Amino acid sequence: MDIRFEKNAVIFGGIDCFDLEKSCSCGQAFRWRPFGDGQLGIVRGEPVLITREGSSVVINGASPASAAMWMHYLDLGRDYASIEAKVAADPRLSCCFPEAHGIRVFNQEPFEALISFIISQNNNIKRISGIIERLCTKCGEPVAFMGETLYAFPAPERIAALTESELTALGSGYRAPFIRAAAERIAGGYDLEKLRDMELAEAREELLSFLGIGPKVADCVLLFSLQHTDAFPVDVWIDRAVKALFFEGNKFKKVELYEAVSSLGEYSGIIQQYIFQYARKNLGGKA
DNA sequence: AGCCAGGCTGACG
DNA sequence: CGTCAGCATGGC
Repeated sequence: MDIRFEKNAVIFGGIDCFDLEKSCSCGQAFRWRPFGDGQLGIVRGEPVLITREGSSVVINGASPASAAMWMHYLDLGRDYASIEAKVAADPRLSCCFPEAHGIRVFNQEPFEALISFIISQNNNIKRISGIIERLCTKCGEPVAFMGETLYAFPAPERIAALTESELTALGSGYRAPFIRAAAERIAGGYDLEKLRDMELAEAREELLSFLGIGPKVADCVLLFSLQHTDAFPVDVWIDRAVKALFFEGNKFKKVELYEAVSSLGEYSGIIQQYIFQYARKNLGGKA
């Protein structure tokens, strides 16, 4: 991989195994949207239009100073080809391709992931995106970019300053008090970054102490923002897929699921995202 | 028109 | 420890 800078763009060359559109729409992140021939979004207050040109990833609007941040966000330093090769060689999982091919697991900003996945519980991706977008429009910093107005994900204090009824008005429903409480706790000084270097089980316990965060949401936060690539979120889609792929359609217990899945190794969370994609494309309805 | 969604809480055995 | 109703909302 190489990096070069052009006027108003950072360009990463030699990137394979990266389907930009798929990675942005697979349900790991909720704010990217198609724009022109790329994806428009804003991360840590920095608006960009990402496009692919051959084997290059072009971050239009990014400054040289943020190159490292974008490389980390898109997880460009990881060898996905070898991870995919391992999955393709597993007879239980090879069926996840080609649908899952090219998905990279992004490293999102932790507070954004925390709030986003609190909102995600018992909810669908389309509606989750809508709620988050209305939240950002309501109290995020506006930034003009490419003729559009984008809104940064709000700082914790901004969300903590909202009333429950204001949060409910965004469509968040019964999750409003969870969102408020989490934002207050972060604004009050709780440092999510400390979870990055903790053992998975310990970091998980920490997140479970938040009201409205259970095992699934905790694993999402750890996988999608804090680099715990072995965190394995289990939602209804994954439950269906694991039942079909690992248990031959038979009933199983939660502990058996985690046992089976832990054998997938240190990148089981990334593999989880392949399975999730497979499930959403192939296991619609009750299985 | 119901059923469902990147589930969790609190109550009860 | 495991089970389970109830939960706001709107997409399909």
